Amino acid sequence: MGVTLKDVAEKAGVSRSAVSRTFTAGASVSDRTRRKVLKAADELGYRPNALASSLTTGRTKLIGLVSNNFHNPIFLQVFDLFTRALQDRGLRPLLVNLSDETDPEASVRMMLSYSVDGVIVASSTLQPSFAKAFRDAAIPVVHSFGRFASSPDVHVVGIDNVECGRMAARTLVDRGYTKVGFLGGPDDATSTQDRHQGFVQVMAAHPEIETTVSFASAYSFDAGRVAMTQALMTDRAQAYFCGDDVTAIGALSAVQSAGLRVPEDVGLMGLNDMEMARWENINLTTIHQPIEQIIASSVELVVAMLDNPTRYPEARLFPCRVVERGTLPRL
Amino acid sequence: MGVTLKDVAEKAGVSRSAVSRTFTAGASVSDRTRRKVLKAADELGYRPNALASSLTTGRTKLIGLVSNNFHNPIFLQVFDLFTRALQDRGLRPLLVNLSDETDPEASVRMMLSYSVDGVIVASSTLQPSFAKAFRDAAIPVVHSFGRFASSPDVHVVGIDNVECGRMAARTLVDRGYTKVGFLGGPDDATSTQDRHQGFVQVMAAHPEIETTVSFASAYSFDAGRVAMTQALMTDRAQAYFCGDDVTAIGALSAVQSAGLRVPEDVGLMGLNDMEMARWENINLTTIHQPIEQIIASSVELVVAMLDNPTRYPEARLFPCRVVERGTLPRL
DNA sequence: TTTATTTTTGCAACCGGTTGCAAACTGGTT
DNA sequence: AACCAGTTTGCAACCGGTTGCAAAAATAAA
Repeated sequence: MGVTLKDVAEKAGVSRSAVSRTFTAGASVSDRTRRKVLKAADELGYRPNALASSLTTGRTKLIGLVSNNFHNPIFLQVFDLFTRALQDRGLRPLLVNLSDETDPEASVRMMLSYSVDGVIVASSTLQPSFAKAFRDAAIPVVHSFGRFASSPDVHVVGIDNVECGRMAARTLVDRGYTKVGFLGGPDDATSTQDRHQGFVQVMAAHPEIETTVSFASAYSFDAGRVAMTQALMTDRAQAYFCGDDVTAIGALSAVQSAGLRVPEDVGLMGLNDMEMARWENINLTTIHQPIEQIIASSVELVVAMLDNPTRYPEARLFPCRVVERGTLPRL
Repeated sequence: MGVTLKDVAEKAGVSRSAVSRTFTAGASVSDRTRRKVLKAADELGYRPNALASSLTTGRTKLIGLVSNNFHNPIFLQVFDLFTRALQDRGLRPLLVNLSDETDPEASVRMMLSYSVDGVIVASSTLQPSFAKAFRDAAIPVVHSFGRFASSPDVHVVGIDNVECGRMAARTLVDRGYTKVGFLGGPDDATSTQDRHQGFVQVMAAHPEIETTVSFASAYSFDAGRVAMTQALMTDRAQAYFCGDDVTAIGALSAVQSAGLRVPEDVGLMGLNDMEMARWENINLTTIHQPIEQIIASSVELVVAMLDNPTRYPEARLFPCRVVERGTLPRL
């Protein structure tokens, strides 16, 4: 159906190689033939077939963008930033939704059969088999928002969740709360585990402060609401460090439904600093996660690995900071 | 690097065609050779190269999923549903972010050069040049959430926005409000224009009811908040039909910031019925847009067009309904 | 067993490009 | 005019598959 190299070559009266070369950056073609070719190509409406060329060059410029997180609003921002960053570098995101129903093995097979040049996994957890399959195929993998490990077996870009847990605990301590709560995300998420670890680390040094711990079943509004409702019914703390912003918003809703006020009766602190946290009717004090930097760095890293797929794995961590808003006043 | 057809053929002691045929559904191979081939393929870890085969079959199973809407939380759900629906049918979404900075022509060229089998545009507006480029290339295009037109020039799946405007107006009238407002989305969006048209159509039949009209600069929290702040300062209505849910939430925030209460002082109505509208601290009365159906139908349609790209264009519309929550009581 | 029919198989060309290599041009020196 | 180095060009093989076609093998009918 489409116009091919051959058509252009015939029309321009040159060889197919000449046409190919005019469309390959840095190939040797004289100005005269280049002009002839471009003219013919233009008249015919020729577009090089990226997939055919990938066959010989071994590069598809496709990047698998894998996530299982299609419910947390922050991920819309994540997709926005990723797609733009990739597009800016001439790479194409092949979006893979790794929901519970989809077989991870099948996803891997699919990406291999499409010869993706690299894979970015944007989710807090990553099954080892995933990483292994791509390593075997010498395909770069970057785990964005992944778990920090001092000796990672796959490239990780993200934050130090343990340190975030510490930061949250220190903030609560500094503000003078004497009974605080860790209301984490799902306890099977490594991010939750790490934040929890950091949190209790700091609290252990403050035996005078009472600490409660509970977990929401997911990083979601509903789970946050349920967990907070539960927490309010048992022994309520003065302030809670929540799993993330959306959990915190769920918690906020639970507090209000219980006839209590934020922050007068219950203080709240989130994590992520998603756009919604700035909304005036939420105005959430939270820990800012530098997602722009994480994403820019992830893309940079995957691009660097294109030329060197077996590059020694590293963990790139970005510092977080507390963003002061209205839900966690100094006592 | 990878294991190829040839490797498997040699190992299995058969021709390359035989191998190809065992991996092509409905091809003629005897059980005996099929088994030999599968065994060899398994031992070698062979994966057919989807892109190489696309060269001869003319099918890539890639579907361009285009959107410019990476800020409205409802689109996360849209992407979730699209990716899953496509994956379920063995199609792969190539995500294209058509933000303001990206050149639409370049996006079209890109998709053509990757030989996408079809394109789904998920956004309220679609430039005609886009549709034309793909029609010229005989590539199916479906415009999801697009404008209804009685004679569409491209396949459209969505809702009847004019009717939604009418429905909103009727609801406000029924509930006994005597001064109502249309607080639309951006007035250059066709969806806004259509809803506005339907709204005033109905209100024209009720001269006893005072009607104000204003527009937010975008379908976003901030724009909704700004527009509502403005509306409150001029002549405030008893209830507003907002551009969409996220605009309505912005408006809600503005009302609260102004020291007024929802719904006692100001009634609000959104459109979309996104997850957040159910959140207890929002609890928005809204018009439900059946996005699951719209997406399922869009994918169905694009699949049907794979076999018949020049299929006569149609508009598939799904009915909306008012979802009763807490922001728009009967007066 | 022979013949007719159906199924399976391999050959070879092709899909739309890329690229190593040697031949054909350039232009500049001597 | 002869020689040389540097460019430009086309040939032909290749990337990893698919497929029409005719030959070969298997099965059914006579």
